Amino acid sequence: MTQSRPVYLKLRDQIAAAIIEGLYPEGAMLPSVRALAAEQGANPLTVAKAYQQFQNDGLVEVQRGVGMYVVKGAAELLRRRERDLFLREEWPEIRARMERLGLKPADLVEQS
Amino acid sequence: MTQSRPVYLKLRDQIAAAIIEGLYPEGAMLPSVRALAAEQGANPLTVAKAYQQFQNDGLVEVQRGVGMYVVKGAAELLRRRERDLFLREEWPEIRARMERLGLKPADLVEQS
DNA sequence: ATGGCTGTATTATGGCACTGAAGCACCTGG
DNA sequence: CCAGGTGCTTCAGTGCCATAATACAGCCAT
Repeated sequence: MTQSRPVYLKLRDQIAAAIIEGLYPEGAMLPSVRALAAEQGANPLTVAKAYQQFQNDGLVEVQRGVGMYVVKGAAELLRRRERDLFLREEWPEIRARMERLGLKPADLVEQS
Repeated sequence: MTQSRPVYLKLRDQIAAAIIEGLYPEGAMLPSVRALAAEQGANPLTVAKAYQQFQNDGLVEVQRGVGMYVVKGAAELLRRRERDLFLREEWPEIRARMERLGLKPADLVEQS
């Protein structure tokens, strides 16, 4: 009934947002899989799955037995990548939907 | 890897969009479960599941043995409902995300 | 009445995503 | 060395989604 996005995707977005916002600066160590799992009430594996994608994209460096570190330039890279994805994949659909609903982007600019 | 939203949800959105846009005017008969299933390459049951929600919301009238018809005022009702949902649930998140990515709504208003 | 179209219910099955628990492999500090 | 922290692998369980095959129930034109 409720949308219920997968947990690992929520975490992924959340982590990405944190990196972009500089909450995890370049060179900083990310929270350990277990620590973040405990904090979020999730399974360590689920957190690992969320981290996985950042490794694949080369945005974090893994030091086995030590931790995962934010690569230099990760924030800017991530921002650029997300921005492109947003403009290319999501915005057109959102735009079409708003039009269908009779909402103009200009009307929403002034919202709180 | 790919998002792969459930088929029945895709159908639901697609039908809702069609109703709002007047492709299925008030009083018109919706495509039969089997017909839409064949057209979309889906299972009749899956289509039925998509239709189900519209029945529950009283947006379509079922005439068993005949077909399903769009109720009067369904389009406006649907538009209003979707609009509220959009403004309350989705827009704030989209807005936050755009801000995080360094995108201003005003910049996108002029897009094609 | 009958055939053909509607929606609906039932049951079973396969697939896949998500989550969980336990254990392995690795590094660091004492 | 070893105890504690890392990430990572494996096995298994659960639930949702989609499909399939049948059968049932209602309406209508022929």
